[in-house]
Amino acid sequence: MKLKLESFLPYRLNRAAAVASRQFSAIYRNEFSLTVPEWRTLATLGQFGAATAKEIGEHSAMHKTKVSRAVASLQRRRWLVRRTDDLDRRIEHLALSASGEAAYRKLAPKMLAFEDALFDKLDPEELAALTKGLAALERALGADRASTLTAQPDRAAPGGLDARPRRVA
Amino acid sequence: MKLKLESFLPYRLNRAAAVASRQFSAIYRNEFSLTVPEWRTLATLGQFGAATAKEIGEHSAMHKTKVSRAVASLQRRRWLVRRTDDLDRRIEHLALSASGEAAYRKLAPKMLAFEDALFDKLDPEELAALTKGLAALERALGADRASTLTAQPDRAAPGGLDARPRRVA
DNA sequence: TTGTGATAGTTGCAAACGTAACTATCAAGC
DNA sequence: GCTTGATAGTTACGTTTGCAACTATCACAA
Repeated sequence: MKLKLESFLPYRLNRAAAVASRQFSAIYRNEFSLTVPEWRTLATLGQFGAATAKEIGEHSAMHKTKVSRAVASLQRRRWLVRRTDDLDRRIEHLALSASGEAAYRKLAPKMLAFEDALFDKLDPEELAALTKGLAALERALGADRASTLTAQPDRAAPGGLDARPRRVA
Repeated sequence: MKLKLESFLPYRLNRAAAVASRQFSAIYRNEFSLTVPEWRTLATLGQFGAATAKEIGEHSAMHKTKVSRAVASLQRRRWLVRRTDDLDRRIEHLALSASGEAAYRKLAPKMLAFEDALFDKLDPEELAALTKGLAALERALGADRASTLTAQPDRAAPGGLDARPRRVA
């Protein structure tokens, strides 16, 4: 018996990710009826202050149609505002509205607390191993350089997701 | 800035799993037009020789409707045969047909080779950290005891997914 | 300035998905 | 034997998804 699913990496990874996602998403689903793509969009904008749909998609590895629909949904809730770029009118800079930021500020600590509770179930050296192994895996998969967010945008993009978030709305 | 998505566990986990799944699934999708649930069903039966739909679902953390559809699809390809249990006619023991096993034997080495190529991009201690961290995470999430497959079935089930796979068809 | 190719974002559509309801079967108690 | 409750698996239905095609815009070059 050569291929053992229990020790096969993508299989374990998918299962762990699915279980984690289900547990974590219960928080924002119960409280605000947010879907996973909506929460990710909210969290990305909450963290960076402003971003384009493309940047959000690259940062979170979400398909652009997923992002587009999540953005539309958040906009319907008035949690998000769009502003067309002055220089390139294809680009829309997205930012959270006041109510969107309020929701984010309410959710973010709960998510972090839940993560802390999970980490408490691990020994310190197990947690260190997880962090180290996951980082190495991201590098090997190329899952870290898929994003233009941490790196500089290829040209001066107002409201880009770099270190200095700009309030746009 | 409190919540950093790049270092937030479920976010990293989902992203890595999505990227890995996409890369790995390209193999069986290109060669046999298999979907992810179909491949998982094939691999489970290839590994254990025989299983019920319920066991496959528990082992791979797939919803029972997902399993049901994957099984139906594989059956349509004549890659899988069903045999109703003699003692309990609700239960169907599933097994790969000759052509199903041929496909499995062709795919499994490629999947393992791809995993090896990925692991080659990691230092030995990074790989050890990944394995250790992932195992600890599975335990903390409860993602390891979701399966009745590694454990004994609660009663003597012919064709069960225990250590000694039984050919059923 | 008028094409050509590229990019940001949206939408149509068919496939895939999960929930709930269903069928068929079984065990256990009366 | 006849209920009642539980289980294995399927199906119906509304939602979500991804692919492809689309619009609108831009850069660049002839």
